[in-house]
Amino acid sequence: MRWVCCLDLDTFFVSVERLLDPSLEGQPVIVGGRRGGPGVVTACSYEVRAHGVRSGMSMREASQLAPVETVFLSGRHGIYAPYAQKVRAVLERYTPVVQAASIDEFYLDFTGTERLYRRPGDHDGAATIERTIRHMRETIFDEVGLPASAGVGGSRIVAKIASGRAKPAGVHLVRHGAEGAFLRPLPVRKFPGIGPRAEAQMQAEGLFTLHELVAESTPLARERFARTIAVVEREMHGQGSARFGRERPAFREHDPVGQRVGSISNERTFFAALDDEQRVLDQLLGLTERVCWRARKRGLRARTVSLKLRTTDFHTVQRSSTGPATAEEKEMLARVQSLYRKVRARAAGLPVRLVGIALSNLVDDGGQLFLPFTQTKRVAAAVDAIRGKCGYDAVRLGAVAKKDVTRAFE
DNA sequence: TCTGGGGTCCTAGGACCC
DNA sequence: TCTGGGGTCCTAGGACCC
Repeated sequence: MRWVCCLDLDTFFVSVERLLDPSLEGQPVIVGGRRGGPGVVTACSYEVRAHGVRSGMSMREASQLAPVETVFLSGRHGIYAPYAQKVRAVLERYTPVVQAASIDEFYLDFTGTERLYRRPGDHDGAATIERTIRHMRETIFDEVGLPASAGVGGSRIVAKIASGRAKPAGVHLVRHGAEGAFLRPLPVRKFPGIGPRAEAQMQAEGLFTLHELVAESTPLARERFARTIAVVEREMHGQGSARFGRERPAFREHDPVGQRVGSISNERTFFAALDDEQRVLDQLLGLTERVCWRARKRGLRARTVSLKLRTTDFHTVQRSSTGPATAEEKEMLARVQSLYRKVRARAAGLPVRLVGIALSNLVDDGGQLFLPFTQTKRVAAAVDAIRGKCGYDAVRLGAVAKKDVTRAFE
């Protein structure tokens, strides 16, 4: 019998903040920024959810819904990951097959473990598995102090959906053979892979539940959503995938040198859109510097660099170029500047709302020593060394501070 | 729904090679 | 010189997830 568990840490960032400041316990808390400020809600406690606040909601809207006593926190980078790692260590005591899907979400394979503890009468092992997972959830709370919910089923997707049903601080198990009954009444949006776009299209066809999607689609709609319908039907018949593929590298416990990550990107949205070309170029320099540094830190170089630009009308243009692998700002910036000319030719005139730089097609540095032959490289090596010790913001390149892109690397 | 920031994955067309 | 098909890489855009 296949048994997959999806374990989700409840309101993760809020829960960690509460561990660090117990006076927040029981208080309405929003992590994401100050009241009325820019940005969106990253995480929020159940006390504010009761008032309609949701993660992803703009801070402005959340500020209106949240009660006056709500505590707003900006969120502190880097303090959360160690707690996720402690949780992982607990999970690995229960089963060797643990995969992080994000900072606060794990998949575990319990297949076969029920045989170790099964008692008479528990034919499919479900009761044993459920007892084990309840125990695991309590251990996480006792040892790390974080509340978690767990969904259990025969496939990853069923386990994932069940974990939503288990919240807060519960366990929900879907027995083998019960998948159809579990899934049919759910709104289509609950199914992973059906986002706001697909949901709207389905609703326009009068399809609101998963049952309606698979059983009441017109031939045209069936064709349109064919892929999704096929996946949903497989899950309903208990034929969903329980395969544990490659773990997403970004969430691996260790990020060893040379480990291939899919891409490295940084972007910035301006709340007052930029209409000054020079200021856009300044931002591109800053972002290029940042992604190159992140790549070097991981011992990676990129063959592809992409530039994304969004104007105030929300039109987004993206251009990319592929060439020899590099992680050096000077080489990268030359490519970024030529991409910028291409983008500008497409989206001219309107003020700029967002710019971003992404590196992809990443290749291992081959353990090459970075030999600082030239003056430029010696400066770069020194900058990297300081950042390695003190963090990225400890150093800024002179030209960024002076707003002079063309002289950045002289 | 008036929209951050970091990612992944999919599709589709074109270039190029064999 | 023309024709074909398959494989692979690159590019652009979009949907989705946390």
